[in-house]
Amino acid sequence: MTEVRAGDTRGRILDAAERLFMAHGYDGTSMRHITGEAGVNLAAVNYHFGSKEALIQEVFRRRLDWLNEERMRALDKLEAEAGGQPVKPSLIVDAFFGTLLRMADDESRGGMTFLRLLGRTLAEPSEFIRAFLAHEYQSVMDRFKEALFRALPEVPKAEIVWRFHFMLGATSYAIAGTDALRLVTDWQIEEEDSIDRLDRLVPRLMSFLIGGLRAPLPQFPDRAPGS
Amino acid sequence: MTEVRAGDTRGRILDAAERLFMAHGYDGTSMRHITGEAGVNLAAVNYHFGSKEALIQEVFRRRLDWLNEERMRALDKLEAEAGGQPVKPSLIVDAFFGTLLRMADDESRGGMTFLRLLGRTLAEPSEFIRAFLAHEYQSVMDRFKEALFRALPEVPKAEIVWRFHFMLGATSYAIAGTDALRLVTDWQIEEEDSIDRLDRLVPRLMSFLIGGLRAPLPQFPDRAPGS
DNA sequence: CTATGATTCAAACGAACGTATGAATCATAA
DNA sequence: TTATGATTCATACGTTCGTTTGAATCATAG
Repeated sequence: MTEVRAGDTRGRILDAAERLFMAHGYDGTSMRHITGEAGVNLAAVNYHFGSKEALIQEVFRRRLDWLNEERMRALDKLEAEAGGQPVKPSLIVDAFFGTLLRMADDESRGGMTFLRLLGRTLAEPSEFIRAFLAHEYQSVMDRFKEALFRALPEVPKAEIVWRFHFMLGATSYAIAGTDALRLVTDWQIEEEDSIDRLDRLVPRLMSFLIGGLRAPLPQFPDRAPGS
Repeated sequence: MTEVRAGDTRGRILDAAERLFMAHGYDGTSMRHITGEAGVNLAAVNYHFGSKEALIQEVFRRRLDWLNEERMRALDKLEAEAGGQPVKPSLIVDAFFGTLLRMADDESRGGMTFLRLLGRTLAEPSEFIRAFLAHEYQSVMDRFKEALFRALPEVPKAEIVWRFHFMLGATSYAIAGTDALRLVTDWQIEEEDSIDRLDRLVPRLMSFLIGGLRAPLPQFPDRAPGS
């Protein structure tokens, strides 16, 4: 029987790192785990990437560069079709979150593993990772924010930014893991509704997001209500 | 000038651990960080709590025992007032998420620090922490799930469970940090809308959650659509 | 073939980790 | 005051961490 075929060391490391960072987090994953799982020498990570920090940045870049270009293309298309008119909010949400969620079906782009990694990382404490993501993909966020401002001219911008934030959170949790869902359910839910049914998760999440985005505006109580 | 007053070592450790786990995560926080910040001896954690794992469990238990009892009390009160009739969904959501969010104002119960710790932990990878939370507070989740089932008899239970999950995610993100919000905004938002204005965050999030919970049910596409 | 640069390898580095130990110190009660 | 149990202390243990090193191996071009 053939040993673990060598092939491309770089790619093997990225695949193993993606899977292990997803399962155990950045701090919880050691270089020895990664190189062991990848079947390569311990020194290979530092040789090919320089450091552990540079490695996880490359793990993200490999997937996010494509994702965010795809998001931009989707929004370009929507705005071209609208021909100057504002784009429907639900279509903007789909261009952003739908494009992300549809990566789950594409194993060649990381599939569910990468989605769960991303979901967890956005809430993870490691400072430099979030800083990296925030800096690297700022322009995409700005594009979509502006599109939502135009699509919902009657809604205060601050409200839209907050709701964008809430949508990110709901999406991250939805993809971050089955484990968190166990907190809510005993899995009495019939099997056909399991987490694996991504074709059902996407419409479910989309309905929720649009419902939240279009909810009636909140009533703020007075700061110091009369006695 | 007086040295760091001794007082209650146990409490000092719990306070420091809560703050540091929030800022740097479980794996990213060392015993030496904690004891240093608390101004106690390194061995004090193992003496008072036994281990690092037991410490973080106590950090959570100290806050969550009260929170979940409070949630139960709120739901008890709502169901008593309804007198057999189903309780309004928005009131159930407030009993669960509102009770949580209002902890932010109560420094004696951990305030914003604990909320951010909780939000991050629910998405964090460390297996045993999530397992601990899921086991410890299962009964509360079940109570609220059942209440929502009764409040929304026309909505399939699977849909309600998913939307509960989405609401948890949106809430966690909302409280998990200002940093994640930076991903969305440049803080062009006027200062009075800053993250610190919790009195505004709560109604904002509540509107979003109710909007998502009550959104139209999703339409599932056929599994293999005709060509 | 040989030469050269890229890659892989085993081994080791110092630092930081969680935990354990036994003596010193404290508070309290007889 | 002395005795006793609780707590704090400095220190060290054994592991694991990310990274580095220099030799061995590989692929390719002359």
